[in-house]
Amino acid sequence: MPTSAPPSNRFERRRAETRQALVRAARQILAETGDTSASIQAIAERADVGFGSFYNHFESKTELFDAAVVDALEEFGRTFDEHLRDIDDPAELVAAGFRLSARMADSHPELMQILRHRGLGYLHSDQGLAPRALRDLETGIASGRFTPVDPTVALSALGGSLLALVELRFARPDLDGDETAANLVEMVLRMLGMAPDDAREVARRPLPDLDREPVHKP
Amino acid sequence: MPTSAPPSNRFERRRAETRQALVRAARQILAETGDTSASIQAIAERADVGFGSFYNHFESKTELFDAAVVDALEEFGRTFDEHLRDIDDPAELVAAGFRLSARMADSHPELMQILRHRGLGYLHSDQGLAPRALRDLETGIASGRFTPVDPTVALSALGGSLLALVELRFARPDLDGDETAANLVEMVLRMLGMAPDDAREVARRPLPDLDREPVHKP
DNA sequence: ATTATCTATAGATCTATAGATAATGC
DNA sequence: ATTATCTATAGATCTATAGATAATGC
Repeated sequence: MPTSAPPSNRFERRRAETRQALVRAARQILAETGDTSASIQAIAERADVGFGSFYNHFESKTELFDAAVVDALEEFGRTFDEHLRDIDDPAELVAAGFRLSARMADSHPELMQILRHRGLGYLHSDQGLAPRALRDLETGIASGRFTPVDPTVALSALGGSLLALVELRFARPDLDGDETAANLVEMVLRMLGMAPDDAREVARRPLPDLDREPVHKP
Repeated sequence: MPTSAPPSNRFERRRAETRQALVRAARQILAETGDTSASIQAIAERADVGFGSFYNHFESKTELFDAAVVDALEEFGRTFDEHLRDIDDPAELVAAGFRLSARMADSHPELMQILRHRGLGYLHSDQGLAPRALRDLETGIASGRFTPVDPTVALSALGGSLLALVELRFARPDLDGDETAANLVEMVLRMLGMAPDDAREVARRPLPDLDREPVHKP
């Protein structure tokens, strides 16, 4: 089931393509410079779209860049769903999420740069990872895997730590990414109340093969 | 001992004032909008400084805004030094730092908004809190108060959590700030390897009176 | 016939600089 | 005499729109 109804006719498809081209250009710019000062003209050129077309889809640059961040967050969430579908243990879900994010800094740099620059404002958004993380937190608390904590505060701590990990991956590409991620995960799991030995073990469990294309459910 | 030599004559003082007026204006803008698209003209006007003067001090807007962030980080660091001077226990230092930051969201909103918008890129900077936090981490590890952790990773986790706390303070002013901060501190101290009971106790110790003007050393 | 895209452009805004003015040092 | 500030402005750039063109629906 696709997120929204697919365009019914060629007209709408064409329109959607133009819009998507603008969003893609905005994503690139966000990832490269992190700021939004590029002119609408430059954005349209990069999207290979007529200048005036911009106004058929967005009223302002702010609106476009917001759409670009949401687009990136949705892709991020989808990637998680695809790769972590088979994991049940909430602790392992948190662990795999952090470790996957560290790897995505290499495999999906544009996406992760956007997260790096804009993620903080979306920590409690209902797009992206926040709802998934909240769900895993609550499952883990209910099952006794995690200590009872205020879910809002815990979500902040998890999100902030994740962003800091992404930042670190980009600022210090010389560090071993997997090792760094595992170390951070160990700390994060202790933060959620797990015993040190437990945290250490879960942080280093074999990961599902993240390179392989995900298998779609029948 | 002042950070840098005070301006020797009226000329230099006047020059420094103009520069500082520009930095102050940039700080306000950063805090209000978080972006840097304001025109140089608008910045100069807000600083109540002739338009052309801008170019006597900065070559570009980027340079000005960078200086503004550094200025804010230095003020943040100074506030910490003043208020937390009497604390020795590294765990209590971390705790007080987080709790102080949460309060500063109310008492120093401009400063903390800048941190919120720009802090992530300075988590490992040698300005601001990073060097102080690193020192406390290493003291704590050496004394056995904290579990041995990779200081770089731990600094990321601490910094990211702190930023998330600041973000939460602004995004959810309805929450009890002190309570939220204490909850987060408890989690953070567990993350550093402290026993849950210990973490809980330290997170709720009485704070030094943060409202009082700090006493300067004789 | 309808609708999105594209091109061209008017008007506004912005940057960077030149030259005049004011303040201070020596 | 020196140096920073301020005012004025040229030239570049940007935004938003109007009108022409092209593609599709019915």
